[in-house]
Amino acid sequence: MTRPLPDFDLSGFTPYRLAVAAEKTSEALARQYRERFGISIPEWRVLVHLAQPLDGRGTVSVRDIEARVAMEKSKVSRAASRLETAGYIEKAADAGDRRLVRLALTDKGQALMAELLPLARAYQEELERRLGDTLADFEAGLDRLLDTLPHDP
Amino acid sequence: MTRPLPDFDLSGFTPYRLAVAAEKTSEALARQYRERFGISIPEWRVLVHLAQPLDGRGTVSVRDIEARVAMEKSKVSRAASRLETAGYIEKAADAGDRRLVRLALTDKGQALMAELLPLARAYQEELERRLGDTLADFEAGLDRLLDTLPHDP
DNA sequence: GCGCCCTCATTGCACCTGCAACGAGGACAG
DNA sequence: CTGTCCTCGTTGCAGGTGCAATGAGGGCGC
Repeated sequence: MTRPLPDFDLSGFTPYRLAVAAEKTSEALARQYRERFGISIPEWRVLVHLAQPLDGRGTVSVRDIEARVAMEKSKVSRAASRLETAGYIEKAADAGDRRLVRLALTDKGQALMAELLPLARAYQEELERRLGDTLADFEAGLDRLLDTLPHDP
Repeated sequence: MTRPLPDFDLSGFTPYRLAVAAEKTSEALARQYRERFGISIPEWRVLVHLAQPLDGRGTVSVRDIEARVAMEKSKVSRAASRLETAGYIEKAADAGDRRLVRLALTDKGQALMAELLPLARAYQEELERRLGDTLADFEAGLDRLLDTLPHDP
C-alpha cells in the first residue's frame, strides 16, 4: 500500500520548467536593476511602457499598462507610486476623464531609461546567442503558449 | 529633447515572455489546486518530490528539496510546515544526522497525491497538444536556457 | 437633476517572500 | 575534550502581493 502513486517527473513538467527559466533569466537583470538603480521588475515594466509612446501621446493610464502587461492593477498602481516617489514619473489627472491617471516619464526618468534600455537589449542578444539555432523554434513555441492561453478567465 | 530613447519592444523580450508564459501556464492548475485542495505551488512542489522515492528511501530532507527544486530553503521550510499542519506530511529528525529533518507523506498525503498527479499529467498533455509540432524544438530551447544559466551566483 | 450601474485607481488586510541572523548539531584539528 | 568552523533548518523583519472593498467619477435613461 506504499506505492499507489504514479511516477511523475517534475523536471519534465512544462509549467515548472517555464517558471524556473523565467526566474533564471530575470534574475541576472533584476539584480543589476536593483543594485545599480533601485528598480524592481514591476517598476521596470511600467517604465518600459512609458518609454514607448505607443499612441499619439506620451502618457499612459494605469489601466493601459494593466492591459498590455500581465500585471494586476494594484501592482501597477503601487509600482507607479514608488516610481513617483523616486522622481522617475509624474502622475496627473486626465483632463477629459478625471478617473484616469496619466503617467509620464520625468526628465530623470528619461535619463534612467536611456541607461536601462541598452542593458536590456544587450541581455536579449546574449540570450539569443545562447539559444543559437533553436531560437526561432523556441520563440514560435512560446508564441503558441502565449496566444492560446487566456489570462482573464 | 523628448525622444532620445531607443525603441524597445517588451513583448519581444524573452525574460518577459517567459514570465508571462510561466504565469499563464501555472494559473489554471494553481487555481484548481488552491480551490479544490487548498494547496499552493510551493507546497505542490514539495509534495511532488515526496511522492517520488528517488533514492532508496521514501523520505527527503529540506535541503534535498531545496537542491532539486528552484526554491529557497526558507520557502521549502514554510511550505513543509503548512503541509504538516494540514496533515499531509510528517517531519522527523534524522537518526544519523540530527540536523536533518526527514519529510514523508502521510497516508492522507498519499491519497492527495493520487488525486493531484493525474491532474498534472492531463494538463501536461494538454500543453503538449497545444504546442503540437513545435513541442520538441520548444523544449530543446528551454533545455538550453535551463542548462546554461546558473542559479547560485 | 436624479438614480442606477459601470469604470478607474487606491487601499486595507492577510498572507507570502527574500534575506540575514540565529541556534542546534556535526566534523575535525590539536 | 575543546575550540573553531561548517551545515541544516527555522524565524524575525521589512517589504511585496492578490484580492476584495472602497471612493471618486462617468454614462445614460428618465
